[in-house]
Amino acid sequence: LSRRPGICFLPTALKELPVWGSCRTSRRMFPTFQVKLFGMDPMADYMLLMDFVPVDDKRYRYAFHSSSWLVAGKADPATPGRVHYHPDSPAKGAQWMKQIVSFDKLKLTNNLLDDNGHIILNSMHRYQPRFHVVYVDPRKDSEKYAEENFKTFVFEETRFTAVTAYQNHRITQLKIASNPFAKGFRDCDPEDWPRNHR
Amino acid sequence: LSRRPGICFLPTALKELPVWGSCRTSRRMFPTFQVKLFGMDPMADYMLLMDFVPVDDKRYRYAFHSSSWLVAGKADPATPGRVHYHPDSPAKGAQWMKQIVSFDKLKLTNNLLDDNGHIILNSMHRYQPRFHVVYVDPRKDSEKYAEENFKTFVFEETRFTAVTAYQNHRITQLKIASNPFAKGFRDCDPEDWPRNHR
DNA sequence: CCCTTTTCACCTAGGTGGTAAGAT
DNA sequence: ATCTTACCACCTAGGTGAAAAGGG
Repeated sequence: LSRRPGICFLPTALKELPVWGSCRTSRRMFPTFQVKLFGMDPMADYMLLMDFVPVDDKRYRYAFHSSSWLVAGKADPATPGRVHYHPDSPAKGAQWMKQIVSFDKLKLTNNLLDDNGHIILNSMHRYQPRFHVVYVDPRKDSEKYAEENFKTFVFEETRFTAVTAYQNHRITQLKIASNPFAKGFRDCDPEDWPRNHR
Repeated sequence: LSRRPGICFLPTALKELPVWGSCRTSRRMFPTFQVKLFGMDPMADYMLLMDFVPVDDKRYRYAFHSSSWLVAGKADPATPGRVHYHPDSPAKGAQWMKQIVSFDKLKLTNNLLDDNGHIILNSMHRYQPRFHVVYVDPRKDSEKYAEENFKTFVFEETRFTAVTAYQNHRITQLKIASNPFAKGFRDCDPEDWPRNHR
C-alpha cells in the first residue's frame, strides 16, 4: 500500500455474539468495531471494509457445569464469505481520519439464505473479524496493483463465538450493562431467571 | 451548466409549514421536497442544495372569519439566508439519477440564533423554495466558471406560509392524514377540538 | 388579542434479552 | 438434551399536532 495507513484499535471486551435477531432476523455486532485511522493520504479515496474468517475448523458447545466452551466436533460447512463495506465508502483519507470510524451498521445472521447482504456465520463457531483498507487507485490499469493497494488489520482480542442465545450469564450481564437498547433489563435481578446453573 | 440536468418535480400540496417544533426547536419540511433528475454526466460530481427566498415584502395574518390570509404590514427584517446541502453531496450524476432525491433531512426554524444549521424563516411570511444543482468543476480555475456550473429550479406550486401553529383546519387535517408521525390523531373527530371557528 | 413557546401523549422505526415453543 | 425460532415487553431516538402557558 503506497499510502499505508496506521491504525489504533479501540478495544472491546466480548466473547459471544448473537447471530440471530429482529429486523429481518439479524443482529448488530455489539460492541461495535471501531478504529482510529492515521497516515492516509488526505486527498485520496479509500474503501473501508470488514469480513470474518473462521478461527479454526471446530464446532463448540458450552459446558454449563464448568462454564467453559468445549470442542464438539468438526466445523459445519463454511458459510458464504461476505464482506461489509463501511457505508461511507468511498471517502477521502481526510474524512476517514477526522474521527473514529464506527462499523455500527454491520449485522450478523445465521440465515444461509439471507437476502440483505448481512454477514453470515455459523452458530457455535469461532470467528476472527478482519478490517481492510483499500486505496482506490485512480490509474487506468489499477487491477495490476490490487495487491499493493490494500492492507488488512487483525486484532485477535476481537475473536468471538457466534451464538443464537447467550450461554455465559456474565456475558449477558455485560451486554445489558453496556448496550443502551437493553436498558429494560438493567433493574432486573439476575437470580430471578436462573437458566440451567450459570 | 455544461452538463445541464433536466428535472421532474413530484408535486406536493401544502400551504402552511410549521417553523417551530421539537428536536432543538425545528420542524421537518413536510411534505418533503423530492426531485427526479436526468441528463447529468453520470461520472461527474454534483452538489444538490436548497434555499428559501421571500415571495414578497409582506407580513401576513390569518382571518378566521373568511378563512383567508390578509396582508398585515411590511415584512420583518430578513432572516439569515441559509442553504441546505443534500447530505449525500457531493455524489456522481449516476448516483443522483438512480432514484428520486428526497430532502427529508431539511428542517425549518424561526430561531434566529439557531446553531444547528437549519433553515431560518420568519413566521407569518411567505417563502419560495429553490433547488440548485452545482457541477463540481475539476478544473484548477473552477471559480472562473462558477456562473455556468450551477442551475436553479423554482416550482411556484411549492410556495408556502411559515407558521408556528396551523391556521387553516383543513391543512391540519391534510397533514394528519398524510404524515405517518401524526397517525395518533387520525381517529379523532375534528369537531372534538374546535379552536376559534375554523 | 394574536402569536409563540413549552410540554405532552402518541406515533414511527428499530435494537435489546427473555420466554416458550419448535426442531433435530 | 441441545440449539433455534417466533414473539414479546421494553428500551432508544426522534417526528407529530393538541393543549396550556407565556409574551407583547
